[in-house]
Amino acid sequence: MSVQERKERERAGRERLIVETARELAEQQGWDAVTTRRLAERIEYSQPVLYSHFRGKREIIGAVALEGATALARALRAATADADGPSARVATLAHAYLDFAERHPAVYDAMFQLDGGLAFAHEDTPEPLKDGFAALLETLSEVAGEGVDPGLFTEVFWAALHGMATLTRAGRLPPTEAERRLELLVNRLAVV
Amino acid sequence: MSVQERKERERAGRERLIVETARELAEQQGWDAVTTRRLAERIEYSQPVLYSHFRGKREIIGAVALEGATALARALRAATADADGPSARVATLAHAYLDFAERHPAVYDAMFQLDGGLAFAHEDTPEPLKDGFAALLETLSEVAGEGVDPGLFTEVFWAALHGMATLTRAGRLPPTEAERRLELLVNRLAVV
DNA sequence: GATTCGACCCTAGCACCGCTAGACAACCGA
DNA sequence: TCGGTTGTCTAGCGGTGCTAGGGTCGAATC
Repeated sequence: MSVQERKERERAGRERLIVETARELAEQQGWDAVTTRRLAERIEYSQPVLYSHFRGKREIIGAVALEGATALARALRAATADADGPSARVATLAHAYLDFAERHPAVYDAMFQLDGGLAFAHEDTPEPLKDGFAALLETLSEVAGEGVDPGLFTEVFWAALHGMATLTRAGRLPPTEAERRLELLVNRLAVV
Repeated sequence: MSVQERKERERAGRERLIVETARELAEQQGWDAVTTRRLAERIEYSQPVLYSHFRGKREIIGAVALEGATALARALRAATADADGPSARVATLAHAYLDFAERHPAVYDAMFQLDGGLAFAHEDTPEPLKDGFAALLETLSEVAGEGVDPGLFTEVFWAALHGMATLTRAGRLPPTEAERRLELLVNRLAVV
């Protein structure tokens, strides 16, 4: 059985290589540059190899998105860990979220802008996505306020962050006032 | 000069036809279905004709976006016109915005999701886009609150609406609770 | 009214895209 | 050593956005 195990190991390694390479290429040159031909060339295999791991380009994007969701959740928890008090935690959380979107635009796009064929808000939502939402929920449920469903509050807060992230990056909002916008959002939405 | 004028009229008419057809096609079958070939076939001209009006597909999307911005501004103003009091106006505005995004997803995408090659938040921002923002500003500046820049407040409110619109349509937020989310957002953000 | 000329549009084709069929080679188990 | 499976590659399909170049038709001129 050792032979088969080795093959599976190699396969898994190559799959990670594909996803990692796709992410790198997207971060360097944008998702438009991530074509199956270029991706295949970078991993030093032919195109059809990609299709033995993923159904198509969409699934590759989805894999990057899942990886990104895990990273986002980790970043959010790391940021809020050493903040004292609910108020500071929320502000830090919001900062960390927008930071992530700004620093990893390609990954953020894979998660929320592009079609990665992922299910959301269903029972069959992949675990990393649920965990990303959970990371938001942990901090935000502290400041949802009386009689307000923490889940609902998190959704609203998240939507606002997402809107700011995307509109800013698309050049729809001037980046200069990002700090003040964030402050206003947190002050108004969070009940401390 | 009459000949030349007639030609210009015909040209302008054909340009409107292109934009209108692109929008219809996008609304019917999504933007993926809007290819230069299909578009050319629908307007009963050959592909290169498109390029005598627009630099490329991106500019056609941009034209749909501009048309959409005008329509959105009109919709927002019409909705808020017969609402009594700042509070009701804000709620109505928010409803109208999300309604527009839901009823005209293709146009909304052209404006805010796709690359239409349009400038935003600059001096050279096209007039319809500025007017769309102005339509939001008119109602929202009433509820910005003391010492808060109305423009900044509008940006934050808009971002939240945009986030809710896109996340809902992308299946990231369950549409069932949209009403309650909107209520929460308005109650928290607007100062009455 | 004939002729010249220029504006306009179409055919054909470029390079690239995502994806796949089928040939071929390499490796495993007997 | 050999048969068969497994895996990879070459080649190509239909599609994309976009463009070069030829041909046609109508307008302006003689």
